[in-house]
Amino acid sequence: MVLDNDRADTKIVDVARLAGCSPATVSRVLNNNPSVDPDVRDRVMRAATQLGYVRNGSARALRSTKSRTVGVIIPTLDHAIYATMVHSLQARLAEKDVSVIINTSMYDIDIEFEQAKLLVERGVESVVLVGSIHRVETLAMLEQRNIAYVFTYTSMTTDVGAAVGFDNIKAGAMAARYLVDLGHTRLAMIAGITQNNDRASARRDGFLDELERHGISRDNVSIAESAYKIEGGRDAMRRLMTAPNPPSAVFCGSDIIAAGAIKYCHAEGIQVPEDVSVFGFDNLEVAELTHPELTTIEVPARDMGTIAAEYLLATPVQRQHMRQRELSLRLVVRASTAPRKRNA
Amino acid sequence: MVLDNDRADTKIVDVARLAGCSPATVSRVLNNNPSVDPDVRDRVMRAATQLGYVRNGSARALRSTKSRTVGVIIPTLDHAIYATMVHSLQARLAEKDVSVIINTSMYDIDIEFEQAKLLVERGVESVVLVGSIHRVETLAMLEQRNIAYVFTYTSMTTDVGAAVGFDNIKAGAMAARYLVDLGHTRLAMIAGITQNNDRASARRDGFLDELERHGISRDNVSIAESAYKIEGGRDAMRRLMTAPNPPSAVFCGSDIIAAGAIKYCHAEGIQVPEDVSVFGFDNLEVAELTHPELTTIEVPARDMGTIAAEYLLATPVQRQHMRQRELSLRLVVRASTAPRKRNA
DNA sequence: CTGTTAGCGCCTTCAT
DNA sequence: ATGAAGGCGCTAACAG
Repeated sequence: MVLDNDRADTKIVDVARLAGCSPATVSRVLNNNPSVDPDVRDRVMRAATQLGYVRNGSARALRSTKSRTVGVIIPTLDHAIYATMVHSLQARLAEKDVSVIINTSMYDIDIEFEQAKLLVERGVESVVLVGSIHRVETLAMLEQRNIAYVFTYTSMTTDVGAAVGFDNIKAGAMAARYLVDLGHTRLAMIAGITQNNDRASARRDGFLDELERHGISRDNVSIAESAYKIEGGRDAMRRLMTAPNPPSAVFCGSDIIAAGAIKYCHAEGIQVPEDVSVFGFDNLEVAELTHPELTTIEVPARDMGTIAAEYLLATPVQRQHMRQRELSLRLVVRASTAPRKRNA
Repeated sequence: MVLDNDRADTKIVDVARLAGCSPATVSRVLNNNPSVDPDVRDRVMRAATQLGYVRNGSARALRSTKSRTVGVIIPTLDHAIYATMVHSLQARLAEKDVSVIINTSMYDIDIEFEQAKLLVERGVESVVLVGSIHRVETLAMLEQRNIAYVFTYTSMTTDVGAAVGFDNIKAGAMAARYLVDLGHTRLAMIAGITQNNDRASARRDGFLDELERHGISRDNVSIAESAYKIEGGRDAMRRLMTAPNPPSAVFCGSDIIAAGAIKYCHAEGIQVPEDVSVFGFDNLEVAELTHPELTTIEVPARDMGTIAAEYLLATPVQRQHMRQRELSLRLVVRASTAPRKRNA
């Protein structure tokens, strides 16, 4: 059977023929090379449209070593904090006709390495990564091939990479300070999963360090870990609250976890914030849906995506001035935290 | 400055040289062509690893017309229902080394068309779309280039495409029936934005049609529209509840909207479900965070992604049997709906 | 300003 | 089972 492919495989020569010029000229027009006579340019454009010509990206990439494609490897798309970042990243890059290949690593740096290899094979010009913990092979491979990379959700980077994010240690400290200022002395944290997650562990460390600065030994601070799910937060909160000396304030590694923690309290008749203050992280949409609404720290997910995009869009020289971008964190005070009660 | 690019631009000839065979043989090994002597295959593999060889996807795609890349165009990644679908789609495809290029259209089919063009340029082998309303040019272009496409979140497709999803009309009807069975007669809906959104409008139509079947004229059913945001749901609910004859039950086009609606009720001292029943849609994580928890319909986002992936991974012949996949919808009854009160 | 020429790295007949 | 040769569609010199 013969398919009607006439217009489907139009190539540059076809356009050239119709426009009455050489393929090279067509190429120039298509690439906005200014040194083309306006009339010719016009004829070429017309011919291209008429034939429904679409450039062959593979051939272009092969010849020019420019793929106009970037790769992103995030832990998961199932968490709004990452989905939002990718959303704004993609939106900005699309304006410049740069495509985004997305990969999820499930917080596993070995999987991340595999995906990075695939991205290299696809010829991406740069890669967006989350956090600053990666297999050395991953970064070595990218550096070797001269593929730019940017870390996000962190402000730490390498000699050759860049970072767009915030300081997770400060974030943890910010939460600690706020809770301490409220008079709390019996504190705990539900930290997310800290293994292979430098953001989660930095938040924990920042929290603990700041507490120590206020005279609260880390030995007296219970740390629970939990998946970034409501269920996980609920279970972790149960562990914390049924232990011998339950906390009067809990810092959660994510609003989702905090939402679960609050749910547990509801079920058990524990009053938030009267009996226990719950502090979240991320300032997701859910932070306004819990009862009471969550006090939290806003993570600039959208900005990170946009700014990372700007970095990737910049020329190598411009990038020099954009290699570290620490975004500020905003404390969002709502109703899930309150001063420590007398003898609480 | 000379960079250490020695190992970075290894190509097939280099591997061939080291393995002591021809480039053609290396290519065969790399493509799992069985007709290669095991010893040679072994030498080639070793050489490739040693040199850190990575295939050049562009050259491969150019020569073989197979890019092992698919495109996805969703309205937004900022809504969990789409992010989750993409997540599972990507996860399944990654297992087969197929890359996913993601694009967001902001519910605009003109933007969608632009992005589809870019995807064609990138050489994607297939495209995943949301809903069944698209510009004719979009589908024509894909068909002409023999690029397979799949609609998701709908069960309607075209002659040449495929669909993995559910029947939005049935979904609306399901909600209507449930509410009517509860005795409600004064109903309303917050429909999301229905323009260019066949899923939202089908849900609305299914809802209204089913109500008429139960003797409730659509003229008596208020329909508000709202963005898929808490804020939007709240505002729409205000409009509905402050109108002359407020409803005793409201079907919302999304759990997010429903969450906003409930928030409005809280603020106004309206009891849910005593004063008004609120019915959501999607069964997102937030459905368990509202007070009361949401009665809703579960949308199989994860399954859609996985099944769409299977379709794309299938051969053209296998696909014949997979062209329409209607997934069932699950009614999730929680506490935000209740029987109509006497004289309510 | 425009055309000609020569590959980019790979896969794929076609031989052997 | 393997090698040699040609070309996928395009852009980048280099001429003119």
